[in-house]
Amino acid sequence: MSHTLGVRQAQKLKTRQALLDAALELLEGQSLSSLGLREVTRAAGIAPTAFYRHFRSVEDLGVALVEEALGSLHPMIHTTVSTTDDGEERIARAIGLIASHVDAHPAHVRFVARERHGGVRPVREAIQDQLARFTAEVGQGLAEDPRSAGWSEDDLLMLAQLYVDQMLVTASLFLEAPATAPAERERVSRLAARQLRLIGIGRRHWLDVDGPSRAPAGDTPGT
Amino acid sequence: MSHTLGVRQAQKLKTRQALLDAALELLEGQSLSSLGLREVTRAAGIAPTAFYRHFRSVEDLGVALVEEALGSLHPMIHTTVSTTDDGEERIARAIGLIASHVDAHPAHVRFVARERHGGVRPVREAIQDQLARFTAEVGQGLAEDPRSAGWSEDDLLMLAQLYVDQMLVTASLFLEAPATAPAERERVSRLAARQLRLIGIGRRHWLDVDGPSRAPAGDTPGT
DNA sequence: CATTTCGGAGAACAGTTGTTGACTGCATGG
DNA sequence: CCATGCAGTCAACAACTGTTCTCCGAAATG
Repeated sequence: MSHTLGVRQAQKLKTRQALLDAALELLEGQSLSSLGLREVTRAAGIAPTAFYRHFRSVEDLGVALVEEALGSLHPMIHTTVSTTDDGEERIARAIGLIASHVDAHPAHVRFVARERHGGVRPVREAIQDQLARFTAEVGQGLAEDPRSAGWSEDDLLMLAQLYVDQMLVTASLFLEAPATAPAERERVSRLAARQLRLIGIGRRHWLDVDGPSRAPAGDTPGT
Repeated sequence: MSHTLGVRQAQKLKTRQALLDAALELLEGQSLSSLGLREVTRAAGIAPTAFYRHFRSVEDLGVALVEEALGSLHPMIHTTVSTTDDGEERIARAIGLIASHVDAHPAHVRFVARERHGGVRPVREAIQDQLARFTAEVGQGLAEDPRSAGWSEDDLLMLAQLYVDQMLVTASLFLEAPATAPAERERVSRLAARQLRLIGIGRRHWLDVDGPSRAPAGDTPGT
């Protein structure tokens, strides 16, 4: 398959990428809903009208950006969650992975964090879709872990969601820590590590029936 | 103090509030960075130029909105965190409080969620400031709890941050659940309750030295 | 080699934007 | 009661927006 992609289609992909790159750079200082079509084409070095050869609208470009930012992240998720490390080493590895990903693709991370609750519906939904996929994948990874014996599927998903949200919070913190301040980076790393550690402890004792307080699982007492 | 606020200043506050309200409504479908000055004045029913009598710019208005959305929330935080309930009841109460607040002020919640990572720097920073205050207050509340004996101040703050982030995640989930679907609301409530429960369990066992795994607190082993 | 396809450029369109200066009318304080 | 202060209006500005239609040149197809 794939006959080396003729000159014509190659050029098209190239300018399409130029549009995506230009948009991503412009989005570091504003939200997608204020990004103008002309603004993007100007930064990409093409005529405004040529934009329509690649995207129907800026919204459309935004959806494409979501795919670019999150689509390639799934394998990473899978390999991270399915390693059989001890808890403490897995935490360090996960945080290191987040940190290096933020370093490698800061604009992508910023875009996702910003538009996750942003003003453009289709983009918001595309992000939620990807995050839901992440949650499902993490949940599946957790299910394969022997430490999850006795867990209901619902509980696994709620833990997965906790992990995914925590991942985004941590990524966002790394983003705010300027590259010039490694001390700040360290502070964030240690904070995230302790939060993951606490969640891990909660996970380990989830099925306990502990001492003086009431039952940890099962139905709620009141209502 | 306060001599009933003369007719003139009362009118000024009234149109200022009209501007804030109009902006907040317009912001349900877009981000602040794309909100136009004329757009706001049009919706508020005043001339564009009158805007400058109240705010220097739309950014300025955004900062004012942050104060309106989060400023009045501090007492609620304090009373919630400092009740001496048992864990399970406290969880139910906290989630109920979040749900009813989202119901009462959906536009404010949406605004905060959207602009927390949004494209307008001063607004972003105003929100982060308020959230940092929340974290500090929750941390202080936790410190007064007898269950926090033996905790370092740093660890208390990391737990507080976990709670605050979790609060925002939950509020955002309630926001997405349409008012017409009470079943969805219930699902979110139960999800949030279990997540808080898990965090609570982690909190209870934070200082344990549990079984086969390595020390839960103290310095990190490697590096 | 002839024809078709198609990414891109250019000009033009009706609207909209933020900001200015000079103005009006009315509540305020002496 | 009169003079000042000030919220709000109005007209005008240059600049910018998204979208349309027409055209060009070169790659692709046969």
